[in-house]
Formats: sequence, structure tokens, C-alpha cells
Amino acid sequence: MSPAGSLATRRLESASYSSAQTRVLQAALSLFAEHGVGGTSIRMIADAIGVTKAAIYYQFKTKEEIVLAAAGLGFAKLEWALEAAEAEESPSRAREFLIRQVIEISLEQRRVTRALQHDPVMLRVLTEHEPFQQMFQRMQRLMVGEVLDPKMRMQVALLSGAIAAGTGHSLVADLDDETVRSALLEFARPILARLARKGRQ
Amino acid sequence: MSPAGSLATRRLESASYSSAQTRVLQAALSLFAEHGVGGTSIRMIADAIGVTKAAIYYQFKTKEEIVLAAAGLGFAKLEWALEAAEAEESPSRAREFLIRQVIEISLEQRRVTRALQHDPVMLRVLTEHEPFQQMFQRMQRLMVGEVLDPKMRMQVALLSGAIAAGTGHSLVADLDDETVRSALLEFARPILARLARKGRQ
DNA sequence: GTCTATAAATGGATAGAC
DNA sequence: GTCTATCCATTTATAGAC
Repeated sequence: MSPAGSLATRRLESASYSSAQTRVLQAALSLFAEHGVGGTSIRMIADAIGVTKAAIYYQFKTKEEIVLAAAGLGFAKLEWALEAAEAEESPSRAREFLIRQVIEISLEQRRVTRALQHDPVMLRVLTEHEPFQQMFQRMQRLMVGEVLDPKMRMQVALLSGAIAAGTGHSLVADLDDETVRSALLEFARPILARLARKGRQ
Repeated sequence: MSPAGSLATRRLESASYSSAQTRVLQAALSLFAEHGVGGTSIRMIADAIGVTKAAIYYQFKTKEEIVLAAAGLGFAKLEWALEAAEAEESPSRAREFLIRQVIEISLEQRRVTRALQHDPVMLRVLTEHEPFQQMFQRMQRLMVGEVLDPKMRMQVALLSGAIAAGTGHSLVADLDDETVRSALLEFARPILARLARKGRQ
């Protein structure tokens, strides 16, 4: 039986792949980062790892499944960080932990993060797939909670954009991780403090 | 003679298009924003304005030319703002003017800006085409000048990302322009001040 | 300026041999 | 698990009629 059958129902966090599948996903992530999801064909993935299209279709039933699984690989650490954050005792500590982890993960996979975050095809696939939607909602709830204050939401959006730009912008591509990390943490601190004050009201 | 012939040599700032060409570009920009450049075909553009593919090819020789011209439309205001900023008397005033204009332009075309900024195909085309490269270099020179201080470049990168997120993030999609504008200006102020201090050293 | 028709290439996807 | 061969839809792009 083909291994492709069981993929659709797997939970995001419990996904595990054979070495052949992992090779496909690694190549896919790299090509997605360079050409975008729409600009990457099965043929390109196959060529990158030295097999034929049919060999790819043995591992994954459709291209959409590859996109989904590649996103899962990219977001796996993020989900782990989210769960660890939710286990923290206070909302304030949870937010700080999550932000620190997001910065670390963004630094680890600068190139890939950038591609996954903004690609239109990737965004469409993510919004259509529940596990990802639930993850984003959990992150959002953890960060802004029930605080609907527009200014607070704006601050969190700015923080999110700053992390993406700080790790991905060409202007700072040559900076070492430590410089980027400390600048981002410094940037995040007052926003986290403001969120904490809001929460106590 | 086909109007497509003269397009390749046009300068970014002097580009002017017939009404038929403008219809194509407006439709293209909208579709690029929704499906990405790679996910938008000539056929989709043709359908959107109610003509056939061949009619599109009469206006533009290749798809790349459409991408390039659409980017030119999207960045035309930005280039105007850059030139006006360069005409300011002091670097400090120039930076402030440019940032204000960038915020206004991003607010005006929230959807389009987001697509043009992050699409991998668009990025590749932009980096391969000199006029755009020159524009980005001029913007960069105006913002960070010869200040190679990593921390300053980092601040400018954060500012750039924050503007993109502040106008495009789904978390703040419902906020009115004035709320977004004031939050972004407030965010930009200390960074501009720091750049001004650096410049005087 | 816009159409039909079509060429040539490439895309996703499947069947069946090994 | 991987291959060849193939199908069918869609793509970019061109030729030529109206």
C-alpha cells in the first residue's frame, strides 16, 4: 500500500515522515523559498533530488499534500513553542516565552520562514486547513487574549512584522544572529509590558 | 506598429500607458494580489477584462512585460515620493518626508502593496530590472546613508517591516487608516530621531 | 484592436512494468 | 520504491482573418 494514504488525517503535531518523504519536503521547502509555491512544479522537486515525477507521486498523492506537509515541517517547532507557552503559569510569562521562541525559530530558518509567511498560495492552503487555522487562533488568543483594543492589536501586528523583517530583510542579511536577536528582544520588551498592564485592568 | 514595442526601453518614471494597457495592468495588479504572480495567467487577466488572450498580447509582448509594467504602476508614487524627498534641504527632513509618504502609499493600496512586496516572482523580476534596483538603492542611501552601523540598519529594517505589517496584517485589517497612520508615525519617530543624531556625529 | 485557431511546451496526475 | 510511458488540461506565444 502506498504511504500517501494516511497523510490527510494526521494531526499537525504527530506528523512523521519516511526518509524519502523528508527528502521531498526539504527540497520542496527550498524551492518554495526561491520560486514561490506557484512557481514550483513537481518536476522541479523531482529533479532536485534526482528522481522522477512518478516517484514523488508515490510519496504524496497531490501537490497540495506536499505544500501542506512542507508547511507542517516549517511550523512544527512553532507549534511546540505554542504548547510550551500555553503551559506557563501566567499570561505574561506565556507571551514572553512565545515571542522569544518565535524569534529563535525565525533566526534558525531565515530563508524558509520568509517564503512560508507571505506566499499567496501557501496562505490560501493554510487558511483552508483547520489545524493551521487553529494554531494561528491559539497564538492570537495567547498574544492579545480578549483584549480587543485596536492599539494593542496594532502593537502585536507591528511586532510580528518587525520579527519577519528583522530576520529576513536584505538590509540586515549580513548581521549575525546575536545582533538581530538582541534588537528584536529590545523591540518586543515594551510591547509585552504594555500587554501585561492591559491584562491586569 | 504594435504599442508593445516601445515598452522595454521606457524609464520607470516616464511610463505612460493607453487606456487599454491601463485596463490590463489594473486587472493584473488585482489578480497578482489575490493569486500571486506565478498563479496568474494571461487567460485570467483576459477574462477579468472581458477580452481574449490575443488582445492582451497585442498590448504587451510577454508576461514579464506585464509584471514589470504592473510593478511600475504600483511603484510610481513611491518613486515620486523619493524624488521629492531627495529635494529636501536636510537629510533629516528627507527621511521624515519619505517615511510619511511610504506610510500614506501603503495605506492607499493595502492589498496591492502586500502582494508586490513579498511575491517571489515579483521579487525576482524587480531584482533583475535596473530601474527598480536603482530606486531601492536610492531609498536605502537616503535612509541609512553611509552609516553602516548594524544597529541603525536593523532599526530601518524593523521600520520597513512594521509598516508592511501595520498596513497588511490580518490582525489589523479592520482598523481605519487614521489609527494605523498614527501608530506607525509614533513608531517611526524615535528611529528617525536616532538616525538624525547619528548623522550629526 | 480584437477575434479564431493553433503550435509548442509544461503542468498535474495515473497505469503498469520492473 | 522507482521507473517509462501516457493522458489531459493549461500555459505562453504566434499567425492570420475580420
